[in-house]
Amino acid sequence: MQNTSRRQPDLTRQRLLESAFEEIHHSGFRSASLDSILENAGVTKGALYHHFRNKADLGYAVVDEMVRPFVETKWKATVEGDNCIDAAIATVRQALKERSETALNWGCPFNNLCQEMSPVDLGFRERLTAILSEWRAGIAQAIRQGQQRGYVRQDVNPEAASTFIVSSIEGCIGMAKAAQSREFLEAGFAGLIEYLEHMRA
Amino acid sequence: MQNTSRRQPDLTRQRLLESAFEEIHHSGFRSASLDSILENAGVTKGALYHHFRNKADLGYAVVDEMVRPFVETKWKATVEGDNCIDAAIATVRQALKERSETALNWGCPFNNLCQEMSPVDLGFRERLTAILSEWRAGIAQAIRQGQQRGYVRQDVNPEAASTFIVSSIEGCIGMAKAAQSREFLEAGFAGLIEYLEHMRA
DNA sequence: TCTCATACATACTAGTCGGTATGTAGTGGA
DNA sequence: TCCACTACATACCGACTAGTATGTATGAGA
Repeated sequence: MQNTSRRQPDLTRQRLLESAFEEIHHSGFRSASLDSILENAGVTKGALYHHFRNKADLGYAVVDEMVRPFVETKWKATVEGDNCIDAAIATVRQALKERSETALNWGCPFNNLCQEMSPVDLGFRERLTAILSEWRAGIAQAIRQGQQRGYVRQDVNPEAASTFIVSSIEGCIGMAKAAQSREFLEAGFAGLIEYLEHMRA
Repeated sequence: MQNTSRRQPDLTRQRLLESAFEEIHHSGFRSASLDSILENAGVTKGALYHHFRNKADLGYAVVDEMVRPFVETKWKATVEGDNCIDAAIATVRQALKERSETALNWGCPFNNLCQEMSPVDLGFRERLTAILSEWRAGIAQAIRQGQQRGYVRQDVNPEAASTFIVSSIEGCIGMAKAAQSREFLEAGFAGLIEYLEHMRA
């Protein structure tokens, strides 16, 4: 409303979330420095602890408000198409083109947090597994629909296939990050596309 | 030789490596506490800095002397069998049975380090990508041999397939860790076996 | 215009981190 | 038996960490 105002709590909170998202993406949650987050957000510690109870609370908010939408936008469009296999293959090809050097280097923010925090913090685990479950269920549903419509093989197990697809996507991105190599990502995704083609009726 | 001796530098070093491996497996490298490693190893800081220059040097030694053999023993036996597809499937099934709760919870030590350290530390990256390359090359070679012997389809691209297999193995283990769920691992590995079966001539 | 909760900024604290300086006991060779 | 080097143990250090205590300026409502 009034952007002449010097006090914009919503904007301050958003800046904190974005700065935290980036810092966590680059350094992981535990190695993320609050001082560094504050510096990049251009606010001070007082602002941080006004909006969030502690570091974990900030991390949870990042998962809820940044990571979750990030993941959902990736797969929701794919699943809602006419032919989910066509859409999935197109998405994989698109991801390969779009994926910038920085994204290739720093990996998937969702998977990074899964690997680091799921085993050691219940709050993260609950939030991350919820995102994961929705993702898996969305793909499984799309596969079932494809089987009803006849373009997906009937002997494909939707639960196993969706789990494998999600796992291998994250696996490919993660290993490409490890190797810091676009060729690795291309090779992995080529294998994934092979698998997706193999699902056709 | 003389185990009555109170000074056993090789044993001390080995204890440090084992304790560090476990601590890193559980907490990641950056969150691994040297004090905690020392306590579990039953030695003091003087011993640590006598055997290793710094924390990174200890981490590198863990990769070279603990993680590398760990990874190699997993795939070398598989690749050397008569029929690599049969062997791979058997290995996956075996891994599913053997994988203890702790291993399921803490994930793959190799992948954990890849995800955490490859993007941020050259020393780790070089060592980890070397292990990854060997793994990939080993599987690719086995696939080529399978094609020569006629039990692997000719239209399979060994590079793409080996990359995808490695990536999806780590992806499945990683996502199962995230979900802290054996069912997840079973579903993912079922998808992987499907893919492996699909490679048969 | 006054009030008061909100929205910060600043300064500080206790604890942990990796790393070092120093001392000393064990031990193989001369 | 003595020396010199190895293999530690102990005590300590500065840097950095998340978190807190306190002060204050803003701005909406009465």
